[in-house]
Amino acid sequence: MNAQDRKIPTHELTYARLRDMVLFGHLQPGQPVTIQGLIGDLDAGMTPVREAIRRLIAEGALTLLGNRRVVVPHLTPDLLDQVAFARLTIEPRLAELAASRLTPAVIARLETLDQGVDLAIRNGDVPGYLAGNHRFHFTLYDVSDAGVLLDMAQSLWLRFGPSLRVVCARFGTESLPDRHGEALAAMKSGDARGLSQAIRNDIAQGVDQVRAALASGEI
Amino acid sequence: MNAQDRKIPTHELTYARLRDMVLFGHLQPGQPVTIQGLIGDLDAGMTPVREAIRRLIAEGALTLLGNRRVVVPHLTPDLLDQVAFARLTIEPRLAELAASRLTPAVIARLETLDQGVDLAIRNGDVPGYLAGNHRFHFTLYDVSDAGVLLDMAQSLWLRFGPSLRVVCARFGTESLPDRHGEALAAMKSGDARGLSQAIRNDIAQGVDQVRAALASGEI
DNA sequence: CGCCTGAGAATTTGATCATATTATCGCGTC
DNA sequence: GACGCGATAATATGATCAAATTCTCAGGCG
Repeated sequence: MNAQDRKIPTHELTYARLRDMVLFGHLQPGQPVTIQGLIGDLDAGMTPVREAIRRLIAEGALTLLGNRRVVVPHLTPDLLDQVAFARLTIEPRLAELAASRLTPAVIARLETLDQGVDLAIRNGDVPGYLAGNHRFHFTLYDVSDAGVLLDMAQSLWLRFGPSLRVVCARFGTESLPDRHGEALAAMKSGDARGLSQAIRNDIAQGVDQVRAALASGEI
Repeated sequence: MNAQDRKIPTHELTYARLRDMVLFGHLQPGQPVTIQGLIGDLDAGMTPVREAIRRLIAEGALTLLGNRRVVVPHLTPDLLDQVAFARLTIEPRLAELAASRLTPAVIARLETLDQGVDLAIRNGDVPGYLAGNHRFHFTLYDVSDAGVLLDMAQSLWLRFGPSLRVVCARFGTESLPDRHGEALAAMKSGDARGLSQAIRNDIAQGVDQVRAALASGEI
């Protein structure tokens, strides 16, 4: 336990925890994020918490209001369009770059992850779905070894996460996209273009889900 | 003077100054960035400097080495490809979105800025060119009112900036792209598609410039 | 008579700094 | 060439100051 605590600095740990809270919907859009509150919740000092918050602001996960107050941002239709456009160009590209580097071991791992996602959907396990879906996508993207695009994708997911959570909580998991099957099939046949297209479809479906919810004023 | 100092917090000022140092090449790729050095150079306390550095790391402008040392990252051909791909999708889109919102006043302002860029090129004024070129692009992009894409573009320029500076210093400004004329013409005729294409050409030319320098091992 | 409004105090929260602690690097020695 | 020692720089804490919000209470209006 000490071995890990020594290597990973506190601000890194704090960042990771706070990021996951945003990403997996433990914080709702509009909810204020205070330094002092986080000091208590995350059991960290002031400096690590401040740095974690600043970092997440830079990544778009949090918004700094003019009054130097920090909140989880609401996703408006306008912002969603921008996120959708960016995700639909960046992530298929990541998948395409990953395609030529995929090993059978990674594909097997992705298949296992996808089974976990399916299970979560059937069980109505929203946190499990969100975490599993994220891991599926980023396990794939990681293979691309494209740090710049990876950072951009992470940032986009951070903007997308809280609202997706709200949609899930509202409509359940049964209506959620799972186009991962197509993606896995393309991986096995070494079809980079097909994989890219499958990822594109998956994203488009998720975006449409959120867009519909937004349009109907559900969030 | 106090009126401004009151409104803008120190960490914000420090961030802006450090960002400009990266963006306009006052820091060279590979150069280490230390907190203590910046405390002296920027005349700020430790906390604001720390936050500025963390923020720029999150934006990709600086890289945190494993040894908790911070440097201005080198642009490798591989990274350049990623930056180029992202810039070539994000920025033309920003231009396209801006097109329908352009007012004659903004176009006039952009024309003035472009003349400044031309002048800087003729005079071999590298810092002037870099600053002017940046202002031209982001004055246009700002009109789009697309915060998400704007943030992404800023981040991409931060990754691109230091290397562009090195190329300029090496080859002078005479070989620099100035496709702004095409862009301005498209703006005046209200041709969103044409504007988007002009921006795309401008970016492609700049990227090719850096790519060539990279390939010949000049940086 | 009750309610709304606004000024001011109190509390909460953020910003900055000074300081202690800890890890890393460079140098000298074995 | 490896190991330990000193210097240096980063991490993390707590204290202090400043700003903003909220709460309260008094006064005026309906």
